[in-house]
Amino acid sequence: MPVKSHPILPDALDPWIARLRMRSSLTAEEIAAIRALPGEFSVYDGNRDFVRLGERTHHCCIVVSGLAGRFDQTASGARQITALHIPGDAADLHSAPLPEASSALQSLTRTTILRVSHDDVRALVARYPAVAMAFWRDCEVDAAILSKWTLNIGRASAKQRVAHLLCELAMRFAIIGEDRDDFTLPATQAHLGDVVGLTNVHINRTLRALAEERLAVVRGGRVEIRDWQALVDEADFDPRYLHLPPERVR
Amino acid sequence: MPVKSHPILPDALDPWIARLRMRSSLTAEEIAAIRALPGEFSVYDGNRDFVRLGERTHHCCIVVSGLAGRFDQTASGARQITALHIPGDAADLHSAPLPEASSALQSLTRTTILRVSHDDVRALVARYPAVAMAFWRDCEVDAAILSKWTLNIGRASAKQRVAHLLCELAMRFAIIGEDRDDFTLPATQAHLGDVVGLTNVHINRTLRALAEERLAVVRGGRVEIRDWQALVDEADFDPRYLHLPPERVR
DNA sequence: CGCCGTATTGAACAAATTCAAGATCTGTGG
DNA sequence: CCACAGATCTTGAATTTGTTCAATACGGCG
Repeated sequence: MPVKSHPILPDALDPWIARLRMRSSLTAEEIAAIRALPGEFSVYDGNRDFVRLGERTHHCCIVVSGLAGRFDQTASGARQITALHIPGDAADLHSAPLPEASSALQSLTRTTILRVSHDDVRALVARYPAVAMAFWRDCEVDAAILSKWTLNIGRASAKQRVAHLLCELAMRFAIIGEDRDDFTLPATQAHLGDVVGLTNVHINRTLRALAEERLAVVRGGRVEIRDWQALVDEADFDPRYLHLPPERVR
Repeated sequence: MPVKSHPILPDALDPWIARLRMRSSLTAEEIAAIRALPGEFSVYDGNRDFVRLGERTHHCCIVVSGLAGRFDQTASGARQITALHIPGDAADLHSAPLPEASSALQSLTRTTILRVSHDDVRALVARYPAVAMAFWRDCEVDAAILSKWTLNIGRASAKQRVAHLLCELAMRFAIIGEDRDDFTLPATQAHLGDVVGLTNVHINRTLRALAEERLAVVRGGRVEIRDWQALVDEADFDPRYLHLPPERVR
């Protein structure tokens, strides 16, 4: 249950459209058609499921503000976050082709979600093939990110995993206008552990090590990158998997 | 360099079409249009890259026979397999919207690949919106599998990881007509380790444990499931993430 | 037969978890 | 403004899990 719901504001889709246009070229008509998608938005406090596991969904959720995660868990209750979504991300655009949620979506902090109905998305992509490709591509970028996370979790050390996550988030936040080297990340240490497959205790120790080595400081929901190049080297971070246009990669 | 290349056989696409039709309803005309896709196929020995890391691709690769994997690796050379593709899988259909390969594709054994050009795929989906949705959905199923692998690698014990992989492969092979409890899996123990994020040594010990407990025996490129229910319980395997039609889930 | 890739085993080691106790922070109500 | 409660963070010690290293065995094939 959201804190409150509103009809859509005319420009609420703009951050997502900006993300789409970064990787797909769309005509003015196509963009207008996306912008005309009806929807409504809801505000959730932290730690609220806005899509439940196994649910059959009828809407795609776009993150307008805040931070959301895709959560899965084992029978014994161990949690794994398989995606983090920042403003401008369509957290479950994939639910348009595949409406059965095979993981939950949850807010990590107070988060505004914009909901667009599958019917409208499907009608739109049926009419505009280029929009279909743009949406499909948008999903594949998230899949490429998950693929890199899998390498990270499966084969990297704790320090490398955390460093890699910080590099990725820094770059993603920079794209939406935050400061790459000093941004807000409203996630607990336990959340970070659930992203990279480590316990909260070990995340704590790893963050301390990164701070002591003056690579990055994570404290109180803020990330300060102290030495970008050293962090990149530690993480073996290569941003190509983010599929950014060349001018966005520094 | 493939061992040999041929023009496409008329029915080479059928296993993939069967996979698509399992989850998407397509008209006779749409199916005929997919089947009419021009392409050609190539045979590779084991351990051959047929898509290299970072390459800009111009074709989608469909696995006709054999076994292929999606490989990524860290700077220090540790490998991680982020997908396994069995006959009927489109290993990189996602390259149609996103042609820059952010991981490599490699044969694990002698494997036949069917190549269909991006241009033809794009023309097809532009003409048939339902085909676009079917292709997008096909990609999302693979993304759902990767998401489950991430949970498995991040949070499950070695025995659970291997058990889960065996359950998934058993089910996927069963769908394409193999015996769920006795199928060929032409992967080495090192390959299995690269899938679940363990060393070859530890995979060896884990397989022995599974055999001693009479859950499953993996030997000489064959998997024999000895106690399906016990294996499912050990793995906490819930096949919903495979998004199979209800009648295919036993 | 002999070769090479694969599989197997043991022992020492390293990394991360678990368990448990405190400390700190944050928001709430008095 | 302060006290309090609950969540989050921090730290240490013991333990577990999986890795590393190294040696040996197997197995299919020329």
